[in-house]
Amino acid sequence: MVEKELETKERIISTSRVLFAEKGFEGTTIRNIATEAEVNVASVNYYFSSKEKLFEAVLRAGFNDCAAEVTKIMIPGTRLEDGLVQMFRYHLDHRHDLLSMFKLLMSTQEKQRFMPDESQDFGPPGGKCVADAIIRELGKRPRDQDLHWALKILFSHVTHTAILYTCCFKDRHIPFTSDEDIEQSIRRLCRVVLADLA
Amino acid sequence: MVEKELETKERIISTSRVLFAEKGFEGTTIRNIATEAEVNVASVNYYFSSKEKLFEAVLRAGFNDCAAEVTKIMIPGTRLEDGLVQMFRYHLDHRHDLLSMFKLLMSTQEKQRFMPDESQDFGPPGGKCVADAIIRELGKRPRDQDLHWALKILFSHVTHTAILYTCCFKDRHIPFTSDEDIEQSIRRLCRVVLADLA
DNA sequence: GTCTATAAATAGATAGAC
DNA sequence: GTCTATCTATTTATAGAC
Repeated sequence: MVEKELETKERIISTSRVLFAEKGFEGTTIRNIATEAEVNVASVNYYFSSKEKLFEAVLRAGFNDCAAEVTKIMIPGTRLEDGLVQMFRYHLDHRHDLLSMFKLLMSTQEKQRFMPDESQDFGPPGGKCVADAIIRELGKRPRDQDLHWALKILFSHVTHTAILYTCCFKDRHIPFTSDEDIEQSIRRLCRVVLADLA
Repeated sequence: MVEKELETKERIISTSRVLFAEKGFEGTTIRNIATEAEVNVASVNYYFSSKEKLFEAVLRAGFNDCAAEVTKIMIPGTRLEDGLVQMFRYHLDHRHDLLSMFKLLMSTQEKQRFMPDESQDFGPPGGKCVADAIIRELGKRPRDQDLHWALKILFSHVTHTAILYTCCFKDRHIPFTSDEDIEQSIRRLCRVVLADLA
């Protein structure tokens, strides 16, 4: 049954996106996944051959989804600060993908296993689109070093803050860390950076 | 023998700081640590009772060392941008502590285990000292919301970039990601943020 | 304090019935 | 495709000799 197959496979993937993000690769067991997804233990290996292949599929899904979304967001006509806020919101809505990817980046061991050779050279998902948005908003192309500086500043703040919000700020009462506060922070940073480049 | 005891215990701690950072809590085994530290497997449980207690000791050591260092860096007389660059360098020199702490923050499971209740409310190590440095450099106390904005921007960039440098940029040849480039980025961001607050 | 040996639990993966 | 049962390996933790 093709329908049943898709259902089971999809349930395994979507459950794994959450569990790998929360407990890491080593901290998640196939039995965890199977129980949570309400599928049989053996079906995980049946569909994905191994735990490692499953993790690969999870990472690929998260990265591709994010790159597609950023591309969609950063179309001509979008103001840079609006686009960055949308990126931030996307990360909140897909926090598990962000966390899995970041845990992978931070793991020497697993990074070598899952991102061998030159595939590590890709930048942040949608980096090119954000660069184009900066150029459009400035009305000119800044020097390379200025453009890269702006990208580093903006991406690092959006990404880092999305992680902290997800892991630490959410559901607590720390001053100036509500999602509205953070969105205002991003907008202000965006304006300050653009002004410095102009 | 007290001397031997210290030696063994210290070797276990310093090896664990590296291994937990690289492979995570679940990914690191007591046997790994014992082999790498060249001590007997049983001595880890002898000195620390359990793997969890050892992890606690490792995290505490990393956080305390960092908070002490930032306090030492951000004394009156230090220019803010110099202090932030020193913080960045400290993170590079102690990348394992930064990675362990961040992995813990990103792990729902382990965070609940190791940071129960209100102990989660502490800010970044040395946050207060950096705030004081901003106020000194401005020559006035800005509005609370402006001060918190500046802190968020500066800490997120220094921290996030230290992680990325450690995990992705180091030993590769990506434009504008050398440690000198990053230090210039931090200085520029610092000037831009201070100018916006003035 | 340090070691070997081992207990007790749990992991990933697979064989084979249905 | 789905299930149970099981193999093999590895884990943390501890008991007991030295």
